[in-house]
Amino acid sequence: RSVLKTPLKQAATSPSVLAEIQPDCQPLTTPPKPKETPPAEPWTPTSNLKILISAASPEIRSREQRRELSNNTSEILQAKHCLQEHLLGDEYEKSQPSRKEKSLGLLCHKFLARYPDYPSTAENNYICLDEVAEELNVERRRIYDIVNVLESLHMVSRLAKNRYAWHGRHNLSKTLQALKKVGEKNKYTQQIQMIKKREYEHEFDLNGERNEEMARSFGSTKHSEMCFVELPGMEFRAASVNSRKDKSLRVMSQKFVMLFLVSTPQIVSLEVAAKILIGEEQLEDLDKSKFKTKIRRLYDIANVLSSLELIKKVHVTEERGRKPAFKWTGPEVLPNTPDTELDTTSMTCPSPISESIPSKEQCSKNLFPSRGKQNFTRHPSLIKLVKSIENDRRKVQSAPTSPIKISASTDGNLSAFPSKMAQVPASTNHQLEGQAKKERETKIKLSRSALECNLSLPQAVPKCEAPRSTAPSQQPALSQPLGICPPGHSPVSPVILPHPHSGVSYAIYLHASQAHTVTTYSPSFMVQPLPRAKVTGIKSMNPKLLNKITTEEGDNQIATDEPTKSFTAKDRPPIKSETSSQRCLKRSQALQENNLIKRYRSDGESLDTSLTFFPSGYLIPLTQCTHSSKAGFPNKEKAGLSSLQHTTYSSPIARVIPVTGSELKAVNIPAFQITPLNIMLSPNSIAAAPVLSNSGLNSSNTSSAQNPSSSVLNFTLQHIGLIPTGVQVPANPFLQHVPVPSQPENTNHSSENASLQEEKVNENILLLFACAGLSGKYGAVVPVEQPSVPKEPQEPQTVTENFFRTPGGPNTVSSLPANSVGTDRVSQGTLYIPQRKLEVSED
DNA sequence: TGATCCCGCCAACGT
DNA sequence: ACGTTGGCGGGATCA
Repeated sequence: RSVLKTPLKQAATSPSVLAEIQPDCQPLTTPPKPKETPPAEPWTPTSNLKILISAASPEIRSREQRRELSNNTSEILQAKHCLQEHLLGDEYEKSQPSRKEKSLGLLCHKFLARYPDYPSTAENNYICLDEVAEELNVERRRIYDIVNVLESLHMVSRLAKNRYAWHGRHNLSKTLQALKKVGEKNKYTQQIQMIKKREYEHEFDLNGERNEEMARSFGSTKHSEMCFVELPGMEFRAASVNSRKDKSLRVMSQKFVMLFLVSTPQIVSLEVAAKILIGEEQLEDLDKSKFKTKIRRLYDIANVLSSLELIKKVHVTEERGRKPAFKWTGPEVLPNTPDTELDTTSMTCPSPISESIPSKEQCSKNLFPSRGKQNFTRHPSLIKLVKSIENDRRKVQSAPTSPIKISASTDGNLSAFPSKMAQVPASTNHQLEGQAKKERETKIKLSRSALECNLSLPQAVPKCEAPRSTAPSQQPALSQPLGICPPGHSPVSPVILPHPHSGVSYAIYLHASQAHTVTTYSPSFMVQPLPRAKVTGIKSMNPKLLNKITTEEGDNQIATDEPTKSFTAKDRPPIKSETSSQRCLKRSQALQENNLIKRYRSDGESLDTSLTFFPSGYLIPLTQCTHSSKAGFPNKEKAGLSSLQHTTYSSPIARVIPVTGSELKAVNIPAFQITPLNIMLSPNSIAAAPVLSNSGLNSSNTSSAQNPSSSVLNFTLQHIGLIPTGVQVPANPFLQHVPVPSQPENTNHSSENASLQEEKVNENILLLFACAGLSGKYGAVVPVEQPSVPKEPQEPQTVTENFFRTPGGPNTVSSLPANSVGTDRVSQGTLYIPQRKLEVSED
């Protein structure tokens, strides 16, 4: 069966790491086992294992050095091993290899040690399962587990039976971006909230009535059973495997990763993950065994991901006690960088609504052959096609061939879809990919926005048919039925809230709510919890419940030992008192001018999470961040700021939180606040949070010099694909004039004059909002006229009139949910989750 | 105990 | 029919 002996240097790369290191154990009489690990080393201290594992930092080991380093790691391992052996003598045989030695995690490490993180495109990186299994001395079954999740990350791809191609981390960033997109599309964030809420309510033994309600809402989220997410250039390599149940470890793994990518504290508990992966609906169907199984699987996946150092195990402690969870430690995934021409729009199984799109899609393909890398999913309608193609390919592949031939044939099957890469041998794929990418970039920029809205061709599609849409519908780029419009790239949108009394403005993150109700959310940002009393925005939260929450929370707070977190109930202002916070809250309700902006994340990774506090609904005293504007921006900006205190900063840069990494844990903000001044920051908090302020508009100018505010906006819009990268937009797209694109040639629009450009841009912006509102996927954060600095608190019930309305109902900016917000972003206006304290501890 | 998760049966699949 | 994949969950280990 192993007829297909790979002609590559399998032999060269295969030799078990440990075997190579044998010499290092010279002193020991360990019989040089042909196979790596002598089956009996009781060296099992968990700590050691962990140290070893951590020692093998993927960062460190790369390319050439990688091997050596891994050897070192193994060396240590081996040394340990040898030592143990010495201690135990030859009688080691009696001691079965500790369970840990057989752990998937360790196995995975061994596996990974065999291949470079970034294999050169030149070398053949084939994996023969048989050989690997043999060399690692494990059953093949185990290898499958590893390979499957690696496959989900596109670190490997299947070539033929028993054979995989190793890609290393070359595709990782792309994959993650893609996964993040899909995750957002799937509204995982909301689902997580949903689950947490349900969990919460369950805890309080709320009658089924509520559950029903919840069930409905959750059901509406339509947990889209998306399929395997593929990457351009790798479409069908996994197809054969995909034909099987797509609930496979592969898909599960991707979903799992998605959860991390869309969660703000990038921490996901197994429980929540399992529930989401199991699929919603199962309200009462809390099939115990099913759940258990899912958990088991998640552990498997987690082990591999941990080995890849994409996640690490932590524990979150909340009311219910310690719960196993994992924290994302992988690379920060930026929304979607312009240089990543990834079309993730089709990564999910098309929903019935998109049935009519095929033609468009096809059209798009024809017009942009270079972009042929369409991502296909295993939607039933495609299965057949995929299979037939797969079959064809297999016919070719099944025969022994040279590496090049194999890869060529592999890619060849892609020919079904016009693509440059499809015609090229895999060996040059990577390089080509880069070129192709660039080439595509320009072409695709044109359709960028279209892509955002789901694989439609910009100019090809008629027009936006958003019902009741107040937005211009002539924008071709977004002319797709908004219903199909994917959710926002950033579920959270910062908004500035002027604070009348303190003169401080607050940045609030508005999260797109499915219910079209804006709620506040602080993505682990520097914030201040609002007094519980002011929960005007919480409509469905029953008072009784609230009290409970408050109490419980208070208790929990006390339990925290971190000073900055000592935000006990006592500290909170009387519920009835009109604190500044409260006013602020009110003001927020009256929030009149918001700027939808994309949140820029610059996560301070690798933070100590021994203790973490995850805030929920908070206000962010922006002025506090002033000093943090180390990035430095036009002085005039600063001047403008100082003149308008409440207006905060017009520069997003000004809002860069001066804390990073570990510092983020807690920031104390003195003045302004009546409520506790301790600010909690989650480890993953954003280091920089661009926020557009109204005042910024005032102080902004139309000069060509781009002010920070506009830069953020531009960044956002460009990011979202609503405007070409060359186009610049003033801070206030609605009030200002759009400067001439700095790089007209970059734009695909042929518009030559600024005015036209402006029009387009504005259209885009409007559409952005329209899309947001109509699709209900973006927060209902909409630009509204704001006279000036309100000096008086607004009526709490004041609801900002939305610029746009959703078909399903009015988009309303609800009052701040105060502390009712849960540990994560809020999805539905009625689905507030009580703030919880999450204590994350590592192991 | 509860958290982990190894192990390997055995069914779906591919050839 | 036979080999490859890989879903699954019993039950052993670990903490």
